[in-house]
Amino acid sequence: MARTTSAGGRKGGPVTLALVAQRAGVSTQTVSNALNSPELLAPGTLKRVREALDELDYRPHRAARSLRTRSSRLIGYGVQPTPPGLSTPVSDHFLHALSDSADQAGYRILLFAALLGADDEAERYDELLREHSVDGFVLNNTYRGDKRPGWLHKKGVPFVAFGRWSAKDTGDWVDVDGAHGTAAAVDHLVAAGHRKIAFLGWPRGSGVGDDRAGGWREAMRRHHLPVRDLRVSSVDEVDAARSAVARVVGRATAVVAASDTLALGCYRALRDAGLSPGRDVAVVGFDDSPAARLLSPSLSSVRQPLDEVGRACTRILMDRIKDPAAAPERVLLAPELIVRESSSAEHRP
Amino acid sequence: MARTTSAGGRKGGPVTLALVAQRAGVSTQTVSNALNSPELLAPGTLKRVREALDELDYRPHRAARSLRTRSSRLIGYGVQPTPPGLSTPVSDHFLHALSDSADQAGYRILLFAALLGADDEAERYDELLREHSVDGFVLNNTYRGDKRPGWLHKKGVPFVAFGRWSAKDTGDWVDVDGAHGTAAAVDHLVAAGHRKIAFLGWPRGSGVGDDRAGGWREAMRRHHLPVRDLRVSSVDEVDAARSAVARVVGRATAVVAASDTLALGCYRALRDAGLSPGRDVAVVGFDDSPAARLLSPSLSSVRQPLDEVGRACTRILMDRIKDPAAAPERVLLAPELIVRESSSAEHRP
DNA sequence: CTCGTGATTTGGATCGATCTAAAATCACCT
DNA sequence: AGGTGATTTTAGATCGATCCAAATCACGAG
Repeated sequence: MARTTSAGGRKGGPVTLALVAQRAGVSTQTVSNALNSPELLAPGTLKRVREALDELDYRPHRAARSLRTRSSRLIGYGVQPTPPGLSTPVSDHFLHALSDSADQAGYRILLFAALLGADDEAERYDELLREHSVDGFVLNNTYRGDKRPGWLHKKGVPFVAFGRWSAKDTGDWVDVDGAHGTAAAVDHLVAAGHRKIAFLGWPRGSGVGDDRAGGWREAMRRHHLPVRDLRVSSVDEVDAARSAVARVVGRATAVVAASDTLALGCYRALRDAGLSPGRDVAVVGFDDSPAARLLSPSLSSVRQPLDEVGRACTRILMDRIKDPAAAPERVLLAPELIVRESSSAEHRP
Repeated sequence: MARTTSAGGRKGGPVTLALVAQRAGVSTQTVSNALNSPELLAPGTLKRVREALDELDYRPHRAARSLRTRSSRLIGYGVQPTPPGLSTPVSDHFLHALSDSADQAGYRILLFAALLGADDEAERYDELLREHSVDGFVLNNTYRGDKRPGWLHKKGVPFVAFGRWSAKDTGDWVDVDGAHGTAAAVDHLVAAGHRKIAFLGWPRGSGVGDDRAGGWREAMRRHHLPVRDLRVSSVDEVDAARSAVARVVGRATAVVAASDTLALGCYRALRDAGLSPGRDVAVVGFDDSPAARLLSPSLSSVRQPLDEVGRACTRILMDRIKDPAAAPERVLLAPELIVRESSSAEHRP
């Protein structure tokens, strides 16, 4: 039966194990076993208990269970404040996939406000642990020199990182193969007839940025194409991207950008130079932000499989909670190139 | 001295009230009082207990506290899966502001996967309640006919809605004054010399959409300008927006769009018609999505104060948890028009 | 010097589930 | 019928903090 509306709002206090036990004519322990180790019960008893469970629509009290088992069945996830104007680093998609897969494993996500790189950052994580508020963490936006993975690892706290660019190569992670994405972009552009393909990225030093640049370089070499003077950098600002792109205008017929934001800066720079993005110069972005589809011309972009990333994070974290000492798991997912107008005009040299 | 790294990882088991009590030479109850009702303690005792608390860097066990007080100090927030290609309905900004302000009030955010409008949607909320997993909810994306507010209200569950478009006008909410935003856009365009200002929105029936359309209409009337045949609708798709805009091309010199996505569709339609957005026809969007700043021409847009919305949600929810029977609070926040290139060229008729 | 009064402090029960270990029940064989 | 070992069920303690009510203390009045 288990009707939300009928049994759910039933008067007469909360539905506890004891109540179910009374109704089924057994002890509370037997009810507990019916839930957690049903194989221990005689078939008849199990059936009877399950009926009572169902009729009362019993749900265990999380706090009580948590107190006894010393496990909150909650996973911590720190949300960072997005600096205004930067592309949102983590989308709803990821969070939804994460919550959804966690739910299915009986876990929930606990959000907390984290200041990335702040001095008291470890303090926030530590606090949650000492309160027994979480059983583990999902980290995102790891960066070179990120101290969180090492710190958590040392404490023996289960965690997975979305991103493989932490201080040491320690612990489990899930990441998207950026190099694979930019290489796919190059392959696509070469197939369309392009030979002079520039890369617009961030200054060297960031894991993500260097990874994406590396994919471009590898693919260019593989096609025996020149990379000299075709790599330009800018911080993630339109104006800076504009001046960076100005330097390759005339030297390149296509641009692979490390982000959609940079790609937009590129659009702008091209228009300033009297060129038409998509027609005169092909452009491919990265991240497949919601705007990419809507631009004119619509922007080809490399889409990260955030759903899969979320699910993988959950799966690995569950493994790690079960067996903290097992060998770390690493999952590298391939992104997908979405071809749109900005790169689909046939190029004839 | 409450060092994260020293006392935090201290061996010898968890730091409990009993341990603190032992160290301070008092009973556990006294320590508990020191934390929850310090005015009951003699000054000397308080000082001694506080020292012990500090030296051991004690943190209460959330589950234990929660079990006894019947309050989880957690707030439920359902994340919906974004349909691919639609603008992300809720940004990191909002979630960060929400978590941050909740943290300061001693609460945390519990994320769960919710399918908006699904049959078993109430079930998800109900489950969290019967498990005593949350003390209340923050709802987002309320819509006309949304049954959640009425349902929660009837059950006496504390909640705040971000959005005032629920089934009945019941419960507390925080919202952004969309009409104010579009009216400000009209005022701005009128000041720049425009008289024929079209509105590009969604089909009638959605609270948010009608609100934004209403602001445009009110402002147009206030300026004694015609609204006839200047309101066009499309679902949130670029192609549909394109054909919608085609209908007003030539009749309008400016367009106020109900979202940045629609504004992008408008950009596209204008270019198709051989017109230049920003120069030939001014465009103003809504939401100030990350892309707005980066477009060429950069898009004027109405920015929602999501930080404030998040903080207001927390504040109101705290009030409601303290006193569930008090009169509902409603907060309507004014959005801010961000003027960029798409509407800043002087218009001379 | 005892008693009353209010300010402090404490013991014991409690929240609801799960653990351990022991008791009760059962099946089966001699 | 009685014993044996396995199966099934149960009693009681426990996790850590807070509630309630009772105990202890300080101190001035009678």
